[in-house]
Amino acid sequence: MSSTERLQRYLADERDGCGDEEVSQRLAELEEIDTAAGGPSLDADVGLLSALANETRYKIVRILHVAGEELCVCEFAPLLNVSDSAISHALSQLTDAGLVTRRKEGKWRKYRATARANAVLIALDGSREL
Amino acid sequence: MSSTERLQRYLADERDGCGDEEVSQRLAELEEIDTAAGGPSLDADVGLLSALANETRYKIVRILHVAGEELCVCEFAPLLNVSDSAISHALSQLTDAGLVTRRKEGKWRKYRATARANAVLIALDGSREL
DNA sequence: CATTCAGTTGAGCAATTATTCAATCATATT
DNA sequence: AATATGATTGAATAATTGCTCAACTGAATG
Repeated sequence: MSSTERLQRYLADERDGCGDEEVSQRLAELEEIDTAAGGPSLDADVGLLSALANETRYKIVRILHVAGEELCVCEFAPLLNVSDSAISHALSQLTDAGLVTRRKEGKWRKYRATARANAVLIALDGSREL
Repeated sequence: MSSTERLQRYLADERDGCGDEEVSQRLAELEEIDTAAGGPSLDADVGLLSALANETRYKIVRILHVAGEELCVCEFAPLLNVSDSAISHALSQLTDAGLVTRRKEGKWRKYRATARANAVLIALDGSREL
């Protein structure tokens, strides 16, 4: 079945006309919507969301957001019951996604939430009881 | 190794005092941050983010956001190259996560983005070039 | 310069996820 | 009632993910 036959029946149902013309017009509208929806930032956005979609990583970002300052890796460890290695993997993925930044200070590494991370968390908080 | 020994060395490095007292005070601060970070909405938030962290589902929500109106399942199909079944699974997960709402109209089902979905997408857009 | 410590990296494995196929439900039509 | 259509559901499977362990890097310190 062509992908548009069902759409054709739908439009015939909803609207009065059922001509091919109206179908292809609606299809063009949908393509336009799709193009506007799927820009080049789609992959990066899904990457960012994937980075946040895990309890360990989400907690790290939340902790940094609440702390409002940079924290040392050694300060996360007591709060997350996973291995140091898991924490390091999590921090790398968050860094790649643009959610945290890293800074060296002697033998310690300090991480901070980015403006983007804060913006997303604030949106989540603000929309919770909409 | 106790989880706090490294923290103790860190604090001794950063600050002047290195007493047990200062360590346990910082630990208490961190626990407080952790509590503030990890409220009951943590699971729901991770669920919401997981629902968005997939190209098919993200595109559906984006399309609904851009469209600004409810769309029929049959209108997604031409834009997403996955099976109808996959689209239906995606829509169910998005509904469970509170990102879209469903409405029956005859034999057609129409979906709409929720206010929360729109808020998150707007935050992503607005924070892109921070 | 050998050792220690903080953190990272990669391999491996268990658990989860994304998709499809087939069957089913629900609504409309004949 | 029987059939057709839109959509959903569940099972099966391939792909991805999250974690740990062990080995490693880089920086400080004896």
